[in-house]
Amino acid sequence: MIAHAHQEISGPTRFRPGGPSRFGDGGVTVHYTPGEEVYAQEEDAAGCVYRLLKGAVRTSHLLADGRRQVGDFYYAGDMFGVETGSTHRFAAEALTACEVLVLNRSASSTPEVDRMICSAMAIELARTQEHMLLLARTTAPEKVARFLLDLADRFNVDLVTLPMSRQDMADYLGLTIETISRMLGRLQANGFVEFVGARQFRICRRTGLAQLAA
Amino acid sequence: MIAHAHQEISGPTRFRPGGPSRFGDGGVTVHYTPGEEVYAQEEDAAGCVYRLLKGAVRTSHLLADGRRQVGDFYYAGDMFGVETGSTHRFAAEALTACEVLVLNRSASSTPEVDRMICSAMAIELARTQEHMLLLARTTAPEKVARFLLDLADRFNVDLVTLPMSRQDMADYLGLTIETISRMLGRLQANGFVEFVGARQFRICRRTGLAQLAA
DNA sequence: CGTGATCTTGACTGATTTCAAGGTAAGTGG
DNA sequence: CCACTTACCTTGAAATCAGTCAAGATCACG
Repeated sequence: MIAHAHQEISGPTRFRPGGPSRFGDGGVTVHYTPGEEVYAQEEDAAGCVYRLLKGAVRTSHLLADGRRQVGDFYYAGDMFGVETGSTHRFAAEALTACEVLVLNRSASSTPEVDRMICSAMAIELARTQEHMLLLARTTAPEKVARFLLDLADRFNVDLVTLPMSRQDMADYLGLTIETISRMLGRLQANGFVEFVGARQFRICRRTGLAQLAA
Repeated sequence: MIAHAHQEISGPTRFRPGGPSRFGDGGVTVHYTPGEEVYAQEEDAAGCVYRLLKGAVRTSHLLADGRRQVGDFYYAGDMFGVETGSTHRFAAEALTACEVLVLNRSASSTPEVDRMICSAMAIELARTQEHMLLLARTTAPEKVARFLLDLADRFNVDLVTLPMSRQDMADYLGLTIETISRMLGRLQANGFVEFVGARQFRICRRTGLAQLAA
């Protein structure tokens, strides 16, 4: 149940001039290296919202006793960091090299931006509710099957690349890395998926997999 | 894991003239009897938001295979039904006799109302995130201890009344009724709480209980 | 090529569920 | 007012799913 806390934080944040943006006051485009923190848990003021332009980001919450819960994974096009209180309850970290558009909330508050943030929050709420159902009401094989299907649907390519580690998947699904590994092995043994190394897979029997995902 | 679906729906909804309200176009006050549905899952358009004036409400999501997840419990003063899509993903039902202020979202859209709804959504998101952590990262005794503590803190009275059944608690915490019953029994045996019947309890050793809740 | 991180696999353990039975409380009709 | 009914709650025994512990394999990187 104990989860290990992340990789080294590598390299300083590099700011870019911030090219043309869709935000009123022009957000700033920032680049992050794998493992780098975008914002910290319960520390950084939740004054900004973020749009991921390239790469993959993970949000996670670390509990006092070392247990970790991954909140969600975000990919190109997603907004993240839309949180409620004065600080972020979840930290955000880059899984891969990332390009992020950062928007200061109060500095660029227009009705349009407000509406966009509100809509992003609604999406976040819907995803969190879905995640809650996944955590509470499903078995390990079901969780893993749904995880792979979701990812495959999201990218809609033959060969899907996993940007996250087994530990990340485990902390997202409320399982251990050993169970993740076993379920993936079983799915492959039964011909539902085919792995190319540990971080790439292909879906072979979609309908069967969807059935497992119930 | 299979959860039984609710009680009979009793009596028709009784509308009241709708006294003075804080909403622009004046919300309507509606009364519900125990077990009655406020809105249905994936069916009723999510065009209204609700403020609970009296009583207790439960939201729940029913899966195809009969499994049920309780989303949250709401008490006097809480807003609920702030959901994202065109329909409600969770149904809402009265646990006790309830008085609810119903506000039509679009009919009374003012900047003030918009802000209120947005803030209610932020609260909902925060609670859902907290609930997610509870479901994923804790053991049965911890879940039950936290549930009782939260409830006691919420009402801040010596003798707390549980408006929900064991099945509701189980479906909220992702456990079975048997486990709920055993954990409650154990908490009482160890002197952390004292029950008066099945639906009322008193906290005896708060610090000890808080420690269990970790 | 070596080193450390990541991933896989096996055997065992334990928490929670499942299955089954019995008890308690509240409401109903006689 | 009491017997009956039904829903709700509790308790025990057995089974199962996922976790823990431990060892080994693979991968990435210097």
